[in-house]
Amino acid sequence: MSKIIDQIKDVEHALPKWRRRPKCRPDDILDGALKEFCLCGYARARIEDIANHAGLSKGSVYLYFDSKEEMLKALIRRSVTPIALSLTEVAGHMGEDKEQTCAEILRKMLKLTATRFLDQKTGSIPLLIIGEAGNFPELPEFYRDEVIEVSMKAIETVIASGVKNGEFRPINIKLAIRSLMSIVIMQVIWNGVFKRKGEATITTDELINSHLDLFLNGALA
Amino acid sequence: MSKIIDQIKDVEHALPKWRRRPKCRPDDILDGALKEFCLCGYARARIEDIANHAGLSKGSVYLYFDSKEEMLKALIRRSVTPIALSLTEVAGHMGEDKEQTCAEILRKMLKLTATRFLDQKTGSIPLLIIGEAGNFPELPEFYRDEVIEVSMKAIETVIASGVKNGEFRPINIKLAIRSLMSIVIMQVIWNGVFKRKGEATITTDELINSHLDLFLNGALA
DNA sequence: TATTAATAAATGACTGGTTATTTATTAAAT
DNA sequence: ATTTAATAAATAACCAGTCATTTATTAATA
Repeated sequence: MSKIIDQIKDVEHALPKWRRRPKCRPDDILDGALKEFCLCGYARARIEDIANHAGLSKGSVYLYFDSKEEMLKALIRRSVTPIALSLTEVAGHMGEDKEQTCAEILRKMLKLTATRFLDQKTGSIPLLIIGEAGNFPELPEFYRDEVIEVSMKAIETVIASGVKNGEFRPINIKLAIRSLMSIVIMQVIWNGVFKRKGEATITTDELINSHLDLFLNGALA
Repeated sequence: MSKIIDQIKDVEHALPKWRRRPKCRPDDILDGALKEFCLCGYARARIEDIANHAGLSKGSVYLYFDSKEEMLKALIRRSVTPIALSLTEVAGHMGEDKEQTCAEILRKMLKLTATRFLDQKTGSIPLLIIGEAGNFPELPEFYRDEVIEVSMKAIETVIASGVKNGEFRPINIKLAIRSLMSIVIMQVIWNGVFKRKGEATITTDELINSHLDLFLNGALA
């Protein structure tokens, strides 16, 4: 008996009860939060489980975030910044290569957006927002300002210039943007909600190329 | 003082504490549930509030539904039935009018679907499913079988016959369906999540006509 | 028709479990 | 020795689901 106790004491002595991890915390916690939020939804996700993902106890989470709600907001904010950045970057590069058709720029933008959202991590953010829109109306509000409006503006510029230079016929630009972008949303929802596991995934390239082909050339013979 | 008490007693005597409403209950309760689920999400919605919407007390709800989860499932089931019915009906009528182009049949189907989902009540069902997919994987499963697969099959038939008779060029039908239907999902999410109140709503006709115009004729000049 | 018994509908106080957040305390690091 | 990071345990609120009780309605009986 005393042998066993000694062993336990040894182990206790060997492994410190916890270690200090000063740099990383908030980001690790958000990773855990994303996992749990996606798995059970915001309301059912337990702080303790989130904490465990990051190798912490429940209480420690509160050293980094004031509340569960703040965690959700921080999570959204973190995912938004790189998207907004990369889109404005593409918009900035537009017009550099005079040879490039507007159609090709659109393809580039669509693929960029699709790639971002159809990778599992970013793609679950819109789903989260959709699910929590009722409880936290600031989330869609914020997302719309920071992501949707920005991307729509960027695409609008491209389509408008295509219409002006005669590459596109005179279409309703606002509506065309919707028709163009809708495929990304559809696919995010398909992959995240309806796709059965094991079922073959349509590749982003296939999807976007087909959609753009239809968008540009139409289905009529 | 006694006057007031008398008045209260009168009122108490005049109005029975509750009334019997034998026929309607389950459906009224589901209406309340839909309202509350949309407002706060499934997890936060309180049975008591749902009951109050239907003019009942919490306990009475359990005379009609075994649990909160059963309510959610019943709600989804109720919304699914009429959709499946109307779609199979349209599919059944197909080919009656030989003069009708496939494009026009597609327009009719898209408008039917869009109208159903863009009326507030039905439109919130997919949003609910998206939000609760993590907790209740049976919901998307069920919805996919009963609504999505059925509608896709119906549309597939039309497009395929259009390709066969030369009205459409040889396109990838599975992908074309996605491109075609995506606009409805996009709009459901836009209206239910991102649209600011007071903001002008795009009419279903505008949306579908524009989308079909692009789908059929393309954007190129 | 009036009275009374039986049944159906509805209630609301209560229980038990769950979990976000707070606090007192302990251990690591410097 | 002091500061910082972390913990574990306590607190407090919340809410689904139960159940003993009450009230309305209906039917049977006199």
